[in-house]
Amino acid sequence: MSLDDRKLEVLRAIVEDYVETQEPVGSKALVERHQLGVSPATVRNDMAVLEEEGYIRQPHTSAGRVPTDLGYRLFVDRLSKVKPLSPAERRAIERFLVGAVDLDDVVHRTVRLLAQLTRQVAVVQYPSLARSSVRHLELVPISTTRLMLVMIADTGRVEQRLVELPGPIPADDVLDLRRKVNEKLGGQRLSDTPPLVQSLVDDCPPDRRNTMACLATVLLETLVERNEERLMLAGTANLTRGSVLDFQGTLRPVLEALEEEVILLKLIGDLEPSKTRVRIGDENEIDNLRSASVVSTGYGPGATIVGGLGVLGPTRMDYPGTIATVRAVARYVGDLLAQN
Amino acid sequence: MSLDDRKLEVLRAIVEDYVETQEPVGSKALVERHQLGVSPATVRNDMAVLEEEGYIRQPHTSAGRVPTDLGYRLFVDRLSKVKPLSPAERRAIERFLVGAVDLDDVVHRTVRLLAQLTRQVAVVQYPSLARSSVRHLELVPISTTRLMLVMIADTGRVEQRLVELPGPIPADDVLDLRRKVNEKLGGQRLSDTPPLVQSLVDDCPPDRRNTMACLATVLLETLVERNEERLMLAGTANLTRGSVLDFQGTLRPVLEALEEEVILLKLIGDLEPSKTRVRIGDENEIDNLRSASVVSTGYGPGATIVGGLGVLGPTRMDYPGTIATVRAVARYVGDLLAQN
DNA sequence: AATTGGCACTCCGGGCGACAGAGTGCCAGT
DNA sequence: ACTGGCACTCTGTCGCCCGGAGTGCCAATT
Repeated sequence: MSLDDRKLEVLRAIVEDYVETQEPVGSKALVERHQLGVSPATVRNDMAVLEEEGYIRQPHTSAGRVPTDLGYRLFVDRLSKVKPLSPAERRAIERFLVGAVDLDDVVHRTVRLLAQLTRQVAVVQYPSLARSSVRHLELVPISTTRLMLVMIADTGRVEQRLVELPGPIPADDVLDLRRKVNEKLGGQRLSDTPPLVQSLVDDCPPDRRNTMACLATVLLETLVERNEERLMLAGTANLTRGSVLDFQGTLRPVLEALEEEVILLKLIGDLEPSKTRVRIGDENEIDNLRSASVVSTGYGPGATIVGGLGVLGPTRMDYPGTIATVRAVARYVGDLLAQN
Repeated sequence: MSLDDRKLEVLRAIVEDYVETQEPVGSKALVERHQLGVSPATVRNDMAVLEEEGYIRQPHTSAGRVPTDLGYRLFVDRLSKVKPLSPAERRAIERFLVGAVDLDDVVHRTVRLLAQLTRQVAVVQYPSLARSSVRHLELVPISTTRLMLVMIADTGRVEQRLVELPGPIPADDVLDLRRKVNEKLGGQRLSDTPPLVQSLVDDCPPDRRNTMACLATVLLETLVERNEERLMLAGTANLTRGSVLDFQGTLRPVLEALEEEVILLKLIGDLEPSKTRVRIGDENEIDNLRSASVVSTGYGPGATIVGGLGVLGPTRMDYPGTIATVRAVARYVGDLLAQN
């Protein structure tokens, strides 16, 4: 049995009402609040079908209906049009992001903005090193046997690591090293660097081979091995809005999941095209987030994507509004990055 | 009326039992669990006095007694001996901190370690710039009119900022600039730099004055004005341990406070001598943290202090254990920093 | 065939009273 | 100064009842 238009309309009405009121919605209330043009009895029949198909369910006999994950999914895919942002929101975004002074600042402002606009938990991934290119490598002598390696990426990220050298090294050699690594690696995508780093060592005259090898090790660790994804979180207090019903009583598992960077990266760090992705309840495969939904998207200058951002909230969330906000913020951030 | 030894002993017993069981403690249970050598009736008399003096209170008539903030205060100040760490804990600390590879890593590991050991919310402040010295300033040309300023502090902190130049600048001039700023500022405490930066501009030949002025502006912003305190948080999920009674029902205000870096800095960033500081309930003047206690201390290489760290939990907390852990972790981190 | 009104049924949530248990305050006795 | 005893108070819980909301089903209508 396929779902005719009216049944879909009923589902939409249920989702909208439930998101707003947070209470199971019954047939009578539905026809009162929406112009469905039919009687409660008819709506009940439709509801029975929707329930059979798994889009809604009853918390208990003789309660109203509540959307299931599947119901939200259908709603998001077919029933919701993207809600245009209000001018006030646009202005807020611009005002918030203007004046950011470096990458940290951009990420910081962005994550707070997102949390504030969506009134949910916001996550912003720093531009991924895997998607960056080397802009410059700097070697700063700290002591005679120690160098500070500073890598500046085209995305604005700056990583630094200490290099312990096997022995003292004269200042001129440092300059030489710096020139060499920059010639070889400058402009290269980080993901392409490993063989280049190896060749740096191979091409090195034997007397300096040792030093270069040390440097190479740290270079590799910094550039690729150590999965240097970073991210920033804001708005955890928003988890406590809404009733205890969201998140089935305890925030515990959600807070725990939010502490695991790996988990968060999985959630927002999917490199897809510029599509916004919505994961509803069970769809994100983390047990702790069974009662949460995640709306995420990629961002970056122009059409390229350098990182992800998104928000996390109860499955009972205003999807159209959230999706619109997440998209808009991502676009603004992308523009901001393009300016640099 | 002053408190004799037995009354203090009763208070200690109440605190210890309440912390453990989380339930108001009555006179009968007290004499059973502790060897007080007197009868419940006597204890009741003592309790009446303690209540009159404001150290304990009854949630309602005919319930047991619960310590007040004042009671905890007395307990911390006079009744608790520092609990020595278990060997297992010492080992955990060492194992956790060994292998840290840069400052970020140290802070990251530390905050997670603290959260795990105390089972509370942990906060670690990055070494304060105000307490650092300049180790090196690096100028990296990004484009003809843009420089990346990288400041490396002796505490391991690395800050970077983009400098927009008034016009194109030849590579040699960059080298010259770098030499100048390093000569002038290298080794100086950041807090001493403002007049030096000013003199850099003043001493500059007029044709380069403009460029130097730009650089100086950013330098000042980076080094001092922009209060570049950073900190890291972990263990928020621990707030949900214990009953709903902690934090009087809602985590909301606590989570909100934890999002405000300014508030956290006030809590853990007091530069006192190497004393551990305990703020109980109302004592930390943030309304949102009325039902929370904070144990904090400073850390740094050797005897100097470069930053603060601490934990936040319900007033009903194991003070002796927490204090011991916070102190120990701070000392280990200090040692770690001293090695660099 | 789809829709509707009617009706019996189910279940939740709140209010009420009773009751056991824990804890106290007080007093008189040692 | 301490103790045992006793009456009192308050909480938390259990069972109970009841009103309300919402459903499912069925027969009637279009």
